[in-house]
Amino acid sequence: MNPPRPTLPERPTIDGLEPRWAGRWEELGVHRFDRDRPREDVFAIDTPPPTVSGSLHVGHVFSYTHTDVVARYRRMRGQAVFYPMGWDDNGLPTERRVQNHFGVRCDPALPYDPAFEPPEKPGDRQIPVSRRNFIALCERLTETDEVAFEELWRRLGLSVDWSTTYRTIGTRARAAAQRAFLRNLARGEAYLAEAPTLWDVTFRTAVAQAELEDRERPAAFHRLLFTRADGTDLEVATTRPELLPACVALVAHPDDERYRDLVGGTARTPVFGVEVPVLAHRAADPEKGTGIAMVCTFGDTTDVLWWRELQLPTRAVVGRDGRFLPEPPAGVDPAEYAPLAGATVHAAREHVVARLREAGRLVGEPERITHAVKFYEKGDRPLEIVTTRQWYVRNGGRDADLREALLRRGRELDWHPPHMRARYENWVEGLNGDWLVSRQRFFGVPFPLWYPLDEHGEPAHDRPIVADEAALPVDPSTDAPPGYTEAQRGVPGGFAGDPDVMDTWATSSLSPQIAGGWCSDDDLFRRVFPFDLRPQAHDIIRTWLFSTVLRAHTEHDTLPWRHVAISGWILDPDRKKMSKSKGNVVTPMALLEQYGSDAVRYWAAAARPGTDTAFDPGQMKIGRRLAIKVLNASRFALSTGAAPGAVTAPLDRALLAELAVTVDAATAALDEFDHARALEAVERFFWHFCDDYLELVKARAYGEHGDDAAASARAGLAAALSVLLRLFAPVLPFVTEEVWSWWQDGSVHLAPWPDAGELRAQAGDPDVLTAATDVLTAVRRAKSEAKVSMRTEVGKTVVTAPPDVLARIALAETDVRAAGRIEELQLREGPALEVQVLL
RNA sequence: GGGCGCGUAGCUCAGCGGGAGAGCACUCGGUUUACACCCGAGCGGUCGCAGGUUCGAACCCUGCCGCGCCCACCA
Repeated sequence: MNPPRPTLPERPTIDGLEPRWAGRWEELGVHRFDRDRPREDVFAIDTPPPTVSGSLHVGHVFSYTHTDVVARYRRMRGQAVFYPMGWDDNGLPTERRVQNHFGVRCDPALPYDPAFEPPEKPGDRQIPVSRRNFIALCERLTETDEVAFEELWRRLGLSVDWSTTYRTIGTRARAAAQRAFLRNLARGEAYLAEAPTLWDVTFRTAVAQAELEDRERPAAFHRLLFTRADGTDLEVATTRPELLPACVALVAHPDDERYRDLVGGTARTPVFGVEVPVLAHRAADPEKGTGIAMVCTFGDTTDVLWWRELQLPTRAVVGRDGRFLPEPPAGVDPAEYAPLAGATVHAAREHVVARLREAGRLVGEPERITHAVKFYEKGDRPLEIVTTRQWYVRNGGRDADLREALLRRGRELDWHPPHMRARYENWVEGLNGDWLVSRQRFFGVPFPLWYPLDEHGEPAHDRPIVADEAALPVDPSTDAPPGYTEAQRGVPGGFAGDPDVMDTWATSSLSPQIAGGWCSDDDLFRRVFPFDLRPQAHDIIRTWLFSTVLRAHTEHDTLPWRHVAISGWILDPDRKKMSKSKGNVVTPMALLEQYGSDAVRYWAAAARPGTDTAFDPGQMKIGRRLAIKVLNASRFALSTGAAPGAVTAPLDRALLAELAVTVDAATAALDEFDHARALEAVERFFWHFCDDYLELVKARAYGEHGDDAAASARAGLAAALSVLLRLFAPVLPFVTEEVWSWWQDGSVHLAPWPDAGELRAQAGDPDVLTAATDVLTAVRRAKSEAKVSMRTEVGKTVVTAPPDVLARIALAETDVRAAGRIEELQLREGPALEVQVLL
């Protein structure tokens, strides 16, 4: 009985597959998470939420494809894959975008206006709105961005369950961030402190260690003359002469002979005439400048160290706006300070240097240098250090036990590739303080806190009023705290809301909890948490990865996930990180349209995990060629009447043996998250299948050598094709699904992952195929050298080989003769394989 | 200054103790009824340099050179 022949397209094409199959997958719920499955059957992915106020570039396509390959593989392995998508619409980028788009600005002091509607066109002046109104506008705008993102992801073929999405500014995320903070607070892990803080003067907010980056900037060493107690000059070098009025001490190394006599005494600052102590500290470097440093409050983090350890007074001069404070610090000559009041740092420097020169207290000319200066990663002016009150969360930066525990978590986690763990350890070991989580911004998750006001209307910061967990999320700028009414806001004896918002990572660090339904869907949470996989890029190990580990460690006493897969970056052909501007020139959608999604996925999947990779359209062309080849080869195999059955011919059984090896290799690689190695193995086999096996069995499958011989070939083709399509399915979801639909029921993406054991049950000696291929290759070479067509008939071919090889060739003789168009094949014993083609 | 990774064919990269590989590019050939978005064949490399271990090293060890990244320092 012959099974019905599948309907095969006349000229198959990969164009247009994406919308058709993406739509079908959604209709059929192919990617739907089955939440009834027990935890051990679940594979949960903590998908990175892309920033929706930016645009997606090829780097996103690259790394999200890696994750999708894993998701599809796990699904075929029979696991219930929890693969949600988050949108990161929280933070500064969205704040700026919403301001510009609607012409508004957030003023947390304003009351919520439920009737507020933004103007149709943004006006010249930004309209101030309450935080709650601002968040509503953000949600509205980002919704449209998210539609465009989703469309791209669907076209790329991400097998996300689109019924499980979340937003980092959404209600669940705000509630989770606030709940986690309140629990940090309750356990003593969060605390409020007034301390010197790295401060961005443009955004007027504190920033955390994790958000810093160094930039090389021009600067100049100025050599200043202080006056010793005995009236003689003391030369001190500084790159920040404008901070002279903030000088609180001079510091030299305890072993530095030059200053030993000075230590313990005092010196007087030039121009401003302040007497400051001269002290010794090991952090002073005798090699730098003149070996004695001017300590200011605060020029850099070393100043903070000295200020703290030597218990120095504070003479602050730079304000939160980056300008000099209106009043001089204690002890500073008011007349000399007066011209500095309100000045920018730059103007103040010019003025102070001019005064030093006039006073004869500047030695020579400033020496130009370049040195690294700390910047907020999103900022464009150097950070200042100002004293402010901030919330901190303990992260091991000041606590050896916690640090050690977090290092242990890092070792407990499975890193792919393994060397990326070093980044984590490097970071944890280098932490120099707790996590500063408060930001003096408007848009973000507010602290769920209020402070009681005393009879003078002053807030009692040491007695915060916390929100009820059941009421979360709250906005203390518009909600009244428990036990108070809105009328008591801002009045003596009443309350004031905490004005700050949390660091964006304070929300993002909870992505598994947010996506997994922590405290909102306990049943779901039990089935997915801790997650199995966190995919992410290496540049945010210190932020996202670290803070997520920290949060899970303190809240759940566990890792947030078992594995982390670190993806590389996409580099320009000139080996620089692909910049956004360049990335936008080639939009991901245009690439998908030009080459096809499978082809672009191929390019991504072919890159080694964790390796920075060149943007290479050449690889996409190869991927496109592969996808088309899958169509054509499948159509051809099926056109012969390929159908399941007994595989009996030695050549066909050899193919299955090789295929089993390929299945093992692909499976092992994917178990290790190595999509590239898996793809390489499958691809190599596939081209061998097309170039050699298909050519060898073509005639037999057509029935030219009898029905029994044909049946084995057709069975071999069907078995091989079925396995190949499934092996390719995670990387090439569209073309494999298309071919699958020609002859199989259901989705290839829900078909079981191939089983090497089943193949081996029908497999034979793989060397039969190798031997047959070797002879065929030799015949082709002969024809090439003779510059004749491959169809040229060969009268006689003499194969010399050891007996075992001859025996294998004999088992495939019919196929070898047909493929090589050889009339007569003579087999002779000899030491090594040699093929003589008599044309 | 500390750490991690990488230097293999013109290009992009795989291989990481026993035959130096793939794709692209290049050359030559082929109107092959699965595929011209094709097929076949070929050319091309003292595996960064120098030592060492080993019967044997692209692969292990040491040092050096170059590139990239992370962290630290920032008078």
